[in-house]
Amino acid sequence: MSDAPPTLEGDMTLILDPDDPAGWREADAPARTAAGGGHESSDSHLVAGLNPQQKEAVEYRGPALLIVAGAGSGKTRVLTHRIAHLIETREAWPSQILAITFTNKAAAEMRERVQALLGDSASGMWISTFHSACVRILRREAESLGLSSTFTIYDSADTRTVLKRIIKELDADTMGFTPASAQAKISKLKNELTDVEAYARNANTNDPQEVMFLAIFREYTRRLRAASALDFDDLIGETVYLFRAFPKVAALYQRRFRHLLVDEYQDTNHAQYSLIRELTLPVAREIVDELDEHGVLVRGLTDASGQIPGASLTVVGDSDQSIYAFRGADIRNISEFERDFPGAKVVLLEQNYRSTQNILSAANAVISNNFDRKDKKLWTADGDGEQITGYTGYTAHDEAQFVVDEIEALRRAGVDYREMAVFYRTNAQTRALEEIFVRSAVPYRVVGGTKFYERAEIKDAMAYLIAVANPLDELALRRILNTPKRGIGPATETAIAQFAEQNDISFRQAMRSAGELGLGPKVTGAITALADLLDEAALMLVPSQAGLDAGTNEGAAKVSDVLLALVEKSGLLTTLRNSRDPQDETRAENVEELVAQTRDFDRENPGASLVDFLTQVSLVAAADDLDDASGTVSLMTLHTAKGLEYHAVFLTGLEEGLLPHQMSASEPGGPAEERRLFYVGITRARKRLYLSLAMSRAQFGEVSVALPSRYLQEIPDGLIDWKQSPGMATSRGGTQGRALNGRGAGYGGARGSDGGVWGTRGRDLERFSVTKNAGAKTEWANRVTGAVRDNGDLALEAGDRIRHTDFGEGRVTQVTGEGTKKIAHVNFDTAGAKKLLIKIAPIEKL
DNA sequence: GGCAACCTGATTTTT
DNA sequence: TCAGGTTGCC
Repeated sequence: MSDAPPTLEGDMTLILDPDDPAGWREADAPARTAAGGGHESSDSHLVAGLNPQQKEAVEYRGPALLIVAGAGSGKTRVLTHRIAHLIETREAWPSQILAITFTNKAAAEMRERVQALLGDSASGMWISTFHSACVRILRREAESLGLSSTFTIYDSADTRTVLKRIIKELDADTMGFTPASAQAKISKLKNELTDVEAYARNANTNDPQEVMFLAIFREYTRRLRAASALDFDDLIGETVYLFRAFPKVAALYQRRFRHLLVDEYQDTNHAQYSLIRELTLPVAREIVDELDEHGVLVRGLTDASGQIPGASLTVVGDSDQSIYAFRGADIRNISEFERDFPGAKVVLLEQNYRSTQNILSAANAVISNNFDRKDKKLWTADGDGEQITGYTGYTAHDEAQFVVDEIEALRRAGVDYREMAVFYRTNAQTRALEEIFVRSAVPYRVVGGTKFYERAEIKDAMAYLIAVANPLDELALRRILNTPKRGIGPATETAIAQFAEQNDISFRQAMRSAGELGLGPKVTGAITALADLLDEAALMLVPSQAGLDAGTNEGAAKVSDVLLALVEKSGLLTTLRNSRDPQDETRAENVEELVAQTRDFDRENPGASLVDFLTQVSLVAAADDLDDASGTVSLMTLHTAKGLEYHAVFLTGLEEGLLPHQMSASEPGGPAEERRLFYVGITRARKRLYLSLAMSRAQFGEVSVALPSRYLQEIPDGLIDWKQSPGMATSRGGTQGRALNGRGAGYGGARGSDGGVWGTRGRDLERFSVTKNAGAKTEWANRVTGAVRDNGDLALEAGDRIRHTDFGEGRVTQVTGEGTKKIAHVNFDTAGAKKLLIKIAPIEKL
């Protein structure tokens, strides 16, 4: 890390930066700070239609504002209107606004909405996530930190790989260290802004565990630095460090951003909190003078004492929706806001514009069980709406079938698929759901989960790009060294790494010296060829002379050109195409899809660099790839669901051990956080809410019995209409239930009494009496997997009678679709109308 | 160095 | 259940 303070010359780029708007330079126009601005348009369209609290939140002016926004209370509306209001009243230039959101999708939406309110004058605002904003700052100021401005961003998988190697080399696994445990601990420390040196100062050197951890932490830090790489947590931490170590750099941003707005404030961690504090600090008079001398614009921003006052801060949040404590989020950031920022104004938004009163009453009832919270009750003027629907399945598949049946019923009633979502606690729960969705031919989409960019072949292709953008990145180089196979094995890899270490050169440079390693000619040739390929690709990115003169990227190859050249010349694509492994066909298609994505990127971001592309990819969030336009049902975790809303919401897997998750039981505050998670899920629903669980669930190949989630009992009886309550599900079967569960303790017994919703309320057990008996149990699991089944070209047409293993007999009314996607519309005698994917449905023609 | 067969151990949520 | 690691053979 460089100790030299940054020069103001370098800082000038901040002003001349092409993506800084014209408005930025006009900052020396007459002051339009809070004191000066007139509110000539206070009853403008920007506050019309807002309730009194929302209006107050839009119009309040002062150093600090906390908007406590209950779920569905219109906080995005308030935030966007507040930003628009600041700009329209000429109290701020767009460039003086920094708005932080949780996901890129939320940022994009906020930008769009502000733009819709203001038109063109909205450009130049920074609306982004914490991570994106920090990357932007860090790339600009990389030099101060001794980093390359093309630094790589390591995701958790990358971090894990590095730690795995370190742990192996240090033999730390014998002491019980795993990559995951070390990663969690390092992340936690970084979120607290504790770097290696700070940790070393307080470490107990008598504790061998701690000594070993310190060694791991130190080596990890060293390697990232050598590779010019930062992990997710560094992005925030290093920015805070940058501001603290280089006050003049900090001053540039403090001066620039006059209004900071932070969404989802309850989920900020200590590092993010510190970043906000740094950005809202006043700029001291001495620095103001110095900035002024260097031509950095300060006029109009100083107060009577010659200081530039701290930026005004607006935070929006809801402590009841704090669900990221496991990631270091500190609820105190919001609960102690008023103490942190004395004189802060607090506005409470309780009126809900999203859900029916029944849904809100359930949410209120559940969350009121968390003690130690400010009482807050959501209400709506829109009426009770329908009852909540409850269902207890015998297995996860039963539960999934219920979900799909209800989805189909909603669809028939005119609700679009895209207006429905299914939530669950853990990603593993998608399996059973997906099987039933596929079988029933209901279009769905899993949001998040195993992401495109996490696929091995995509990471391989990306590693080529990274190796070109950041030649110091050893991790990327080692990943592609023998991918595709070039005969460079682990022994050779280690030899190169050691050579680099001994000669204090980078891995990439060591590759250039392959001839000195005493390797065979074939291996040496392969290494040199790879190095050549990477060099060539790097050359493609250098702008032509004309471009250089104009200070543009003109003449430089596009990202897609470079990627295509890399995957073709390296043999990555051809190897996949020629492979006899059938899965490689899909992998080749994925790589081609990546090339297509870079083409889109090039088209949508003319002039953007390779590093821009890599940054964008590194920072995509699960929710970002939500495509509103697709007509599919969305499946996602409860965490991903935060901030979204749907006409109909299905909360599945409401069982002890799953929600609350067993892992949370031992954590302080765990069960309360799980309750908030449930609360978040409930409040996503506008009109219809479905709560479901399964009596037994397969885990690790074993079937285990489940108890209903404790949170279900916190919802008042009258609000839920149980199609099949937990009590009903057990009472069905003395012997049967027991056999089903495999293990003794029945559920009704564990529950105690038979009363209330847990008791029997007969209805709708038909379906189960047909198919559910102890003997059929094992068969059921196999049948449902469907993977082995292939009806191929079973010819069906309207009028045919068929038998389905679950639904019994029925008559085909219509056949739609082509080839493998052929769908039979069937009217079952007892189970009603269903749509089935012919190829895999468990059906036979009669 | 590559590959197939076996074994084991893990499973929360994510920018 | 399954992905990832290890072992042993070519």
